[in-house]
Amino acid sequence: VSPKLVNHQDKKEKIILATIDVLSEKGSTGFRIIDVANKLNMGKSTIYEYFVNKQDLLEKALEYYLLEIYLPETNDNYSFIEELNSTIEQIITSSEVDLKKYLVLIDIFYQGINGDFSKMDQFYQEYMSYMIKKFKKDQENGLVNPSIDPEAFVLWVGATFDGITVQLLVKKDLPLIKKAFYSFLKAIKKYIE
Amino acid sequence: VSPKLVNHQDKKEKIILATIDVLSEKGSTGFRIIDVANKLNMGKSTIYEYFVNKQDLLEKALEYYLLEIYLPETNDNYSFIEELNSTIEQIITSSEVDLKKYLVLIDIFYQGINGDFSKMDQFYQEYMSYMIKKFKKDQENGLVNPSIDPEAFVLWVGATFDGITVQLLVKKDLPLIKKAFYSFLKAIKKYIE
Amino acid sequence: VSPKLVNHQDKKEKIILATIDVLSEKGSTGFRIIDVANKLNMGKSTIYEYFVNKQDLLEKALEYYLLEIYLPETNDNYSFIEELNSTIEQIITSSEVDLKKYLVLIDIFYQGINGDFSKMDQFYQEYMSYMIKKFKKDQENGLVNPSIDPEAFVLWVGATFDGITVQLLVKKDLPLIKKAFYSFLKAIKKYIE
Amino acid sequence: VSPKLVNHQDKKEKIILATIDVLSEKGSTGFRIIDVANKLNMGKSTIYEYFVNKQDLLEKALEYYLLEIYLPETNDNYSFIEELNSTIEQIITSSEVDLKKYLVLIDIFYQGINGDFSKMDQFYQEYMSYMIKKFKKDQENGLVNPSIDPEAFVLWVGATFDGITVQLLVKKDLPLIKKAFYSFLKAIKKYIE
DNA sequence: AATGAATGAGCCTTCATTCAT
DNA sequence: AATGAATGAAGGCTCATTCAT
Repeated sequence: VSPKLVNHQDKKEKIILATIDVLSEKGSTGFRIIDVANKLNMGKSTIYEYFVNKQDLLEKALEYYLLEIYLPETNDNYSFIEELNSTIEQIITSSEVDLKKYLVLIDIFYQGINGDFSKMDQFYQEYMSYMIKKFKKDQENGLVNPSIDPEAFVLWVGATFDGITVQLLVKKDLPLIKKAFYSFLKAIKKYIE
Repeated sequence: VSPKLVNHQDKKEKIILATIDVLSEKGSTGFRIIDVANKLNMGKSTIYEYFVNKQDLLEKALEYYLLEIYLPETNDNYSFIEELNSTIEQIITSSEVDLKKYLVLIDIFYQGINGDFSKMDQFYQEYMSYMIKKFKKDQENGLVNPSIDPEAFVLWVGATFDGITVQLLVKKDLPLIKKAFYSFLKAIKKYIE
Repeated sequence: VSPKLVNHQDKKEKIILATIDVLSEKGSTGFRIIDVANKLNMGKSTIYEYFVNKQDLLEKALEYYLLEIYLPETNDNYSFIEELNSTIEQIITSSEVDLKKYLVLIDIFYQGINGDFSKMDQFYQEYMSYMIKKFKKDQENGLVNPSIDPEAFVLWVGATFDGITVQLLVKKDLPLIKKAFYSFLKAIKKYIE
Repeated sequence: VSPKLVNHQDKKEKIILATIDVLSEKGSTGFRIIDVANKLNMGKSTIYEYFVNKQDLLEKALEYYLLEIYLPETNDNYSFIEELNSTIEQIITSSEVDLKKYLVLIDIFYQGINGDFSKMDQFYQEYMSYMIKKFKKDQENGLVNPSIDPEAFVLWVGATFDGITVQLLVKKDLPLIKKAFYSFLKAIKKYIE
């Protein structure tokens, strides 16, 4: 790999990070190429050296976001409930700045549902599979109630996560969100034991 | 003596319904006044006789949607868990066409979070209050566990609803969604008893 | 003349007066048919019963303005200088409301020069002829210096009137305008004696 | 390394000159961005690279016009009457093409009076101050009658200039306008001696 | 005669994208 | 590789005008 290529990759990443910034500020509706360029003090035509068009830039940025920023590192040693706990802790302790970053999630859903970000489904699927597998292992290990349907259970638990995260973005009432998360956890624990 | 008279309110409603149609097809990003006009076989300037501008039309349409289409009729005789049941039943038995309508919800969230539909918060708040009050009454009547914090509980339950509905729109796997809803209901029941 | 026709004429006049009102408020650039209709609490299509189109309405209104409101009654008994005096007196003693009316003059010039009000030239010509004839009579009567070229003199005197009137509309410094008029009159008197 | 470089100021000036051209042909009412673009064989969006909007372009053009084209260079060595002479000479010897340019003056007045060109007042004021100062100096030097009120006098003399210029635009009778100017000059000279 | 209702024509403005340097 | 400069395409909105009642 030549140093030029590394630079190229670096620049691409910088543009993507600026794109995520703009998305979290203006959303994908208000998103403009020029805003990204301005944020990086570069001409907007330069962006076209790295991405074929706006759609391409958005897709790459959302993909990057999911991989690098949003998706928690998976940990095979954790049980299902431990992983939930860890994720919740991570969300709850987010700083103001990090919270703003979650706004991009809305755009991911929005673009995904409208068919403009086809990878969303794939990512979501992968994460679900991971959690389902984990839950099944817990069932095998006798940690959780074996009569629970893993697919159905993981789906609504994931949905609750999405829903509460959105609430976190709408209201900024962090204490209430915390209590909601704990109430949710308690219900889960009671259900799966 | 009297010129052509049209029921102003009726026409407004027709335009709003067409707007909701367009929103469910293209989302608010791709929304164009001309699409609404075409759908109604009218000139686009006619729209401006009934709404001051695009923003106004969108707001009025989303508001109408929430009031008339989405919000289930509240029923004071229902207990909290009965109301949940009823709402779920309503969602699950939706036809394909009705499902498409739920896509507008995404736009409502999207616009709401981005501050372009300020009424969303108000609607959400009202609905939450209604459910919280109901839950408290159930607590007083000894139907549900009195140690549960109503605000926190209702928040995450509502979030789960939002999340599952989104999943319904993304995957079209209705049987799975049904199972998820039932799994969710079971967990709730176990938690609140 | 049937009573109907009289009513028709009355209404036409009402529309014209409203038009002049709107012109004095918004100028001809900002002039809209709807403003006239609103001022009279009538539908805008009604105006098309009395005038073939916007251009027609404007022309008729400007013509009316010149004939009824702006042009001072001519008085054959007055000498040239007496007529000047009288006109100045009339302008200077105008109330605030009357002053606003003079703003229409700007539109008359504007439309006239741009060829959209062809009658302006004719009116101007007539007034000039009247003043030139008067000046010549004064010369014959030995009241004023016979070596002065009447056409040239009347042209610039008229121009001065126009110019000062415009100044009156721009600055609202009536005392200064008064002094200017008197200074102008003194110069005229000295010149023609 | 360096992309196409255009002198930004030069281009801006070219656009302004084309704007003045269009204004002298159509007036500000009929003024359209596309006319300017066509005259320069450029796309209309290019204009927006140099001016924020139509209003901005108009303002800048009128300002440029006053500064570069209309306002005569002031000359401190000239007496008041010499300056008048010089200005008149300049107007009278204007070619057909130059005359057309004066049509923009009408728009300046029109826009100024309607409050759409606020700089007009400032320009007018400055020019008046300059002439008043000059006149006062002449009074101190014993060249002109010291009993004349400079403010009042300069106001009506300026107004006469404006008025005659307008006449020059309406009638194209240059010989008559010349005679009018000379008649005016004679009157001034007699008055101030 | 009066006017609600509808609309086509037209202009302003934005923005993604291309191109020449 | 980087980017000033240019622009086509598209959509929002206004307003004069027409038409049916």
